[in-house]
Amino acid sequence: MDSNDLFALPSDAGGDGHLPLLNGLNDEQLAAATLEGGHALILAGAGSGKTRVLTTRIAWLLQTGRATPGGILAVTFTNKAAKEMLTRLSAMLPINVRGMWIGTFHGLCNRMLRAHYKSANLPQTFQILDTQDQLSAIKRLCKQFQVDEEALPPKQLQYFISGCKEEGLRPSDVQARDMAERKKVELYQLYEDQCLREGVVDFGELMLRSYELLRDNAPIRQHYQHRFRHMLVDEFQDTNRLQYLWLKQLAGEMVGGQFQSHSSVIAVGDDDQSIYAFRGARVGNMQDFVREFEVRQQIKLEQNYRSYSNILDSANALISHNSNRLGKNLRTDQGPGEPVRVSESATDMAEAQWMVEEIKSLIKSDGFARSEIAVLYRSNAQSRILETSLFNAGVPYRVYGGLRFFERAEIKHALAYLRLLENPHDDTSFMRVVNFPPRGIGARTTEQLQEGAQAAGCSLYDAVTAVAGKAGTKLQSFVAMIDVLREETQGKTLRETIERMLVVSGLIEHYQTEKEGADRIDNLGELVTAAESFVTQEGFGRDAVAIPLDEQQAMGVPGSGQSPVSQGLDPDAPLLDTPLPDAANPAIVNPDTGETLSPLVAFLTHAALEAGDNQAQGGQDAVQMMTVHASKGLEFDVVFIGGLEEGLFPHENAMTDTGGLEEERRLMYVAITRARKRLYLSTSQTRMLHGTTRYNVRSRFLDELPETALKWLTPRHSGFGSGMGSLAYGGGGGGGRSSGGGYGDSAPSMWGKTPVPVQKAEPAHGIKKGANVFHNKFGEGKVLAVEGTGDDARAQVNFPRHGTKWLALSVAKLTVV
DNA sequence: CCTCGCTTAGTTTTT
DNA sequence: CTAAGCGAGG
Repeated sequence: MDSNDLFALPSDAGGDGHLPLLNGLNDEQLAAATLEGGHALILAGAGSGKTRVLTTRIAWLLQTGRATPGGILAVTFTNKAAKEMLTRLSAMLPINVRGMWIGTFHGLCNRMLRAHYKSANLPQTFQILDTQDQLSAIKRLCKQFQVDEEALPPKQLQYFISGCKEEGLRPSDVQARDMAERKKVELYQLYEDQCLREGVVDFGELMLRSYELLRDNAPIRQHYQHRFRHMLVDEFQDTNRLQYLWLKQLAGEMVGGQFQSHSSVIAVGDDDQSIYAFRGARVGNMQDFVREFEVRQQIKLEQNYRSYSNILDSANALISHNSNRLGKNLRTDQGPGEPVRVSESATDMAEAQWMVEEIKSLIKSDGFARSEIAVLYRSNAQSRILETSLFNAGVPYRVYGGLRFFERAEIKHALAYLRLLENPHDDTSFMRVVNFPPRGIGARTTEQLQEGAQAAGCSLYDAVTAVAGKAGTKLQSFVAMIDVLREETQGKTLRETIERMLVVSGLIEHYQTEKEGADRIDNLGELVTAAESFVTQEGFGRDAVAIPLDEQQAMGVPGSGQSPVSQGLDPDAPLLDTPLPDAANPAIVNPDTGETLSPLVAFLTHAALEAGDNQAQGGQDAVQMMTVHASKGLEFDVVFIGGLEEGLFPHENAMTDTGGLEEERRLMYVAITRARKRLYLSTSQTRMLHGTTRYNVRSRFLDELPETALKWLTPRHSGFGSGMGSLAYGGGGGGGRSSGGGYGDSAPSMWGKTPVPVQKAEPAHGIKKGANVFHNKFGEGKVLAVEGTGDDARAQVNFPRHGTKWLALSVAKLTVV
């Protein structure tokens, strides 16, 4: 379908055809940014300027008076994406973005639930459980109800509960087919009761409760339906069932089997970049959206502004092997660029070493910044060997994907104390710190306490008074400590509260005496800093400080006040819950309700919803290392993709579930399209996995790339293991050696020659079948077989102590005995 | 309460 | 192989 046929470019009804903010957009982008009338699906390929279109559209809506800030809802998956949108938007328009609902699904749900906590049947200060907290809550529950952890691991129950919520299912909605299932549903219900009692919600609950609020409360639903005339959804292919249903509630009503909508939903996504099916994402939402919303406008953004065509051709060719696509082909005006370089190594060690050498030369000879070089891999385990090599070579690197700031143990402890100040019934927090730092409250005491709490149907905190004896005394002093802290921090600033808590709780003292506590104390100091900037700076202010109505109108653009779709914010709306002023703490006002919220609650919410950056060390210019998943949305001048082997990429575990291979291929597609200028693909014949050397067949993905776009740095084999007739993946056969086209020139001289049939090569290494050899690590062994030439040569050796191993002779030092 | 040693698992991950 | 989690023992 050609978008240009479907859409005339804006015929300039409002005289807005020449707005400066629309300058530089291509036809498709312009059409997408200025869509009018109804819902639309935008298929935005990688590097096609998706974020630009989204932000330009918002700016255009505002500037032309088609919408006021309060009438816009834009939802993303990550805080990073939301932030980026806000940043770009403020750069485009001199507007105050506070009134707009721009954020993550969970952030917006939180916002809605805070505004309607009564209607949603939640305490005003409800706290959010992150994944860790949820698991410990479930463990506690399982212990309490004596669930056999062998039969039902808490992790599995957590998975079950989250899965149900993502589908929009309450315990009563789940159809249990067998006993085991019924047990899970029962526990799901008990978990729900527990959360409600404690005044906490998990991530799934945030979404589900917000959805139910809209579904079951007509005035609130209609209020938001009227308000949000313009909705934009980013990364639509990653939405799950519940998120789709949530959007549908906001967008319109079912009237007599017909979906009626007065708003415009613009869904932006790329089915080829759907890589989160494993966690509940439903690409099918795209098709459902088109059908149920009766989408008549579809635009494809296929012009890529990122990569050269050799890279794009590779991506296009690869993804064409998937069926079930909406269909899309990236193109560029940038010319072919350099060929995609492909390298095969004998071992993972050699692969890492090769990458390091290449990286060093990229920096030295080609002048690339280290931060513009990324190494991508399928699984985290692959990073280690590369880290070692980079470290030894003295190349600075940065690994993404570790623990995030708010997930660190010491931070979680500190937050638990803070949560108890706001909500003493938060048993998860209570359990976390009741004996941390150690204060002589052991397992037996807490067990007793839990029994007491269960019997009385109250929180652990309230059950403390019931416990007698010495244990009771210790518990009571803990509770007293919390109470005193709460008392004395009333009316104090957030910073003062946290600093006081750190001392009173004994956390600081504890970490001072601990041998590796210095870092932790630094982190706790950073927590104070984070809180400080949260209160003073944009972080909190942007999200929760009220904007006077007149300011809203002022920051809109000419005409916005009179705009027919002007909804503005309506603090007087009767459906909103009544304000509860908090006199003690500096007022922080919910922009939607005018309610005040204590800075502490707001900060705790922030901590739960935004776990912080998940990168190790920031700062200096470093080579970037991350999983392919983590690379989504990023781009680099140079990209290395390592471990292109069957079983690793595509990953063997992914092959069992239906559609698994296609998702792996999309993952590879994402990886390839991260590269701007140069792309390196690498495969290794052997890899250490779980302590043993594994033999791998080259990834089928390499065979799915167009020969003309590639340059093999090492000879291309017809498929590894073909000499043994066993492991070869069937695709390679005629795939062609690249000997002719002048490729292979940078390979060691040995490889320039016509390939020699495997077994007949004269072994330069002098290792023959039957020989006894010595290996530094494995000792003496007997050679069972030899194959390959040059750096590919390998021998199968039986070591009495370590079993039979395949060793690459270019790497393993074997001496004939 | 802490530490040592054993067992066990070992894709991808945001909120 | 290696990291994490758990149980027993000091």
